[in-house]
Amino acid sequence: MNQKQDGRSPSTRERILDVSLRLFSEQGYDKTSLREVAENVGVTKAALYYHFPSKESVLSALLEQAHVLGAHGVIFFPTAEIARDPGRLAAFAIRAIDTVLSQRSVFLLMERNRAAIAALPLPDQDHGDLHRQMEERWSALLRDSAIPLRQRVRFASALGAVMATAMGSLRGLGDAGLPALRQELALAVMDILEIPASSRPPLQESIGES
Amino acid sequence: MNQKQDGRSPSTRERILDVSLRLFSEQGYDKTSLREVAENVGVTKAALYYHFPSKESVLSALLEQAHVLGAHGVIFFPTAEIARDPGRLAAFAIRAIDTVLSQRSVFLLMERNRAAIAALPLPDQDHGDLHRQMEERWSALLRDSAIPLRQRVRFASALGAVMATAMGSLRGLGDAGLPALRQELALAVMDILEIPASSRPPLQESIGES
DNA sequence: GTCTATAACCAGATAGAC
DNA sequence: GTCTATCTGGTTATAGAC
Repeated sequence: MNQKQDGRSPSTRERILDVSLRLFSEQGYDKTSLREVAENVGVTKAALYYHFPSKESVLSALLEQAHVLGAHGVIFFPTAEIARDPGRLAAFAIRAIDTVLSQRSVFLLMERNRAAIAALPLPDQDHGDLHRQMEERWSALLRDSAIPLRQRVRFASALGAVMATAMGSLRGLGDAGLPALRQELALAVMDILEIPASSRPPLQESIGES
Repeated sequence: MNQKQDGRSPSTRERILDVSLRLFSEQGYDKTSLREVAENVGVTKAALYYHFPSKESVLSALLEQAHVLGAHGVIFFPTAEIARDPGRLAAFAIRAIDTVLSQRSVFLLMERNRAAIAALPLPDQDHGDLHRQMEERWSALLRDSAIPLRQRVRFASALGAVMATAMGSLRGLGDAGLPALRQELALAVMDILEIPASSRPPLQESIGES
């Protein structure tokens, strides 16, 4: 479940992240105590503090991990330039869909704990924090009045569609299998973004993860 | 801001709800203490407990209020039957858009505090709880394998699009004015749901609220 | 690298006076 | 309807032994 797969069995740190991801998603970040995490990992509360300096840092680590693993943290930074070119926009959208679907357990965590994540302290000066960078890029794009309102609404809608469908895949929508879901989602997003047939990329490729 | 507008100035109960809505949305439900709410209202913590039996009941009250005000709590219950008829589906979608946009401050609260809301105890046996009923209806629709996957993905996408756009309207997307935003969103949703031109309703009507 | 023990704190909630 | 005062319990986090 957690990456870094050598043959080795997962380190304590990795097990903490796995358990945290599960509990934070199921019960919510705030309602999950470190004592509870520790019990499920099979260590004591204090042991957690050896691996992470604070509860918040566990949440941060989960977000970072997902963004780094998900296509190297680059594909989530849409720009106005990309948005102007239907072909590039379509390719961007497909990559975003694959990233969200393959990392959907972490995106579920994100969607269910937006408030807690927003309240996260900034990690010591502009270092890292891919998550916030990504949010700011999207925000800038949506408020960029140089882009026609119609297109901005389409961007927001596409993002919402991807997130909602990926979340649905964890609650019953996914019964038909991930590849089929991916295919239908990609088509829906192409419609939302009004990508002309000539600019639509072929849809092969595969997906992984939990 | 809070409904029930006779000429009267808002009751303490109403002011508690207004302040809670603001703070819960800005900082998150779990990170907002009742002491903080009380201070902003201008009363003491204990006074809150006269009006509400618990912190959770404040959150519940906010959700109920929105669903009741928003088109009488009915329009959010999509059924497989409605989904089969393009005309009815389109009309349903438009009403949903208007409800979410007019109550968007509460929907922001919902989106940012999904975990806390999911953890809310059920209000004493099947009474009320429009919020959970609505979530279950949507969930049932998305997992209903009698409906083609393609259409279910479209439903999920449409819902996501409406929510994302409404949230965007509170963060810069709304600069062009709500009516224009509503118009573009409605068009996008018609595309997502693949409503044929002949079944698309005309788009007049207006919006209100904060 | 993991433990025991405990510090320090603050939350939600209640009792009862006014 | 609002207050003061207090209780109870759980939380993050730390110090220091092993």
